Amino acid sequence: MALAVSGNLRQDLHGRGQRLTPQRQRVLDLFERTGAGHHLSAEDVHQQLLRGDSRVSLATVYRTLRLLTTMDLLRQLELPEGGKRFELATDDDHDHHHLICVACGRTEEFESEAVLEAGADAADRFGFKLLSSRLTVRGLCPSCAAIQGGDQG
Amino acid sequence: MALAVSGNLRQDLHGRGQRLTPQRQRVLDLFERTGAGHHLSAEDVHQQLLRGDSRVSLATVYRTLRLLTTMDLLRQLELPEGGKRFELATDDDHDHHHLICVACGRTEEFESEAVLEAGADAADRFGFKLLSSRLTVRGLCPSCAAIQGGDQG
DNA sequence: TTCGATGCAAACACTTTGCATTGGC
DNA sequence: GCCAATGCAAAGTGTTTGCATCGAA
Repeated sequence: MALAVSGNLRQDLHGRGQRLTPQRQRVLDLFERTGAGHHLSAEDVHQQLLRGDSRVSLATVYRTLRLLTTMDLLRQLELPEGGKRFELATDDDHDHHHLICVACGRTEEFESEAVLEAGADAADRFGFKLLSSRLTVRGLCPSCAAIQGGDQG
Repeated sequence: MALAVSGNLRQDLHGRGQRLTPQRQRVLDLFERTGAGHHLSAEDVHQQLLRGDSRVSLATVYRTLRLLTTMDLLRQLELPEGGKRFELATDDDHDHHHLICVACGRTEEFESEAVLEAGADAADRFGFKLLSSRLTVRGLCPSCAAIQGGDQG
């Protein structure tokens, strides 16, 4: 399965002439533990690791995040609220989108064939080679809609 | 038409107890002149205005960008490459998506009923009140695909 | 042992803010 | 004239980088 990524990590790194360090292992571990659907910022990762036994500097977190993204083990999200966030890149990840509550920040995920097709269609129309499609839907979650829905725009 | 926004600007501002200043007018003007499909960063706006006769400080550009976004005259985009960017918020803007070349940064726009429906559907599924849907498609434009397509991953 | 990785702190890019002055209404 | 808006520069965020030390292979 896709989640056995860390098993390949050593080899993947070797292939690029790089080393498997405990820090890298721990960062990837964290993403695997929290699951594919989670969006962690560099700071999140740093904090979470500090709670465990591991001590990884923020700079290394940033470096590792970038490395793992380059290796396609992580994927960088573009959610406006806050800084850059990363998530585990699984194979079925292409058709995985976000629904964000603009009021409380709650984020849900969903999949959609239609979106995948629309993205492919658009890429085709402009002669682009498709890499990924991401739909970001902004709205109000049930609780926040109940509070703000009536009046305040 | 939707582009006659600046005509309402004075009243919109009045409604919020705020003033129509030449700076605000100029920033909005710039977006109207460049057209609805353009994505300008704060720095872009600042530079463009300097080329004209107007001198607006960067701080004011930021403040104005935020104000106009709050007033729904502008909309903030979430394109990862670079800082925040803004574009004119037109009425038909909800179904307006982006195709980005990850190699050269070229950006195309397109519309899609299917995406709009998928977004509405997802919002519905989770009980969210839909505000907007944005599809971001990443890929390689024809030129870049020609260069990188064959080998280099 | 070797050369890449880490940690720290300084450097950076982007954005926000305090305060005196300017100017819309 | 009043109070919001501006401009400047300083202060904040979030992210990257130089360099000496450490450690995986």
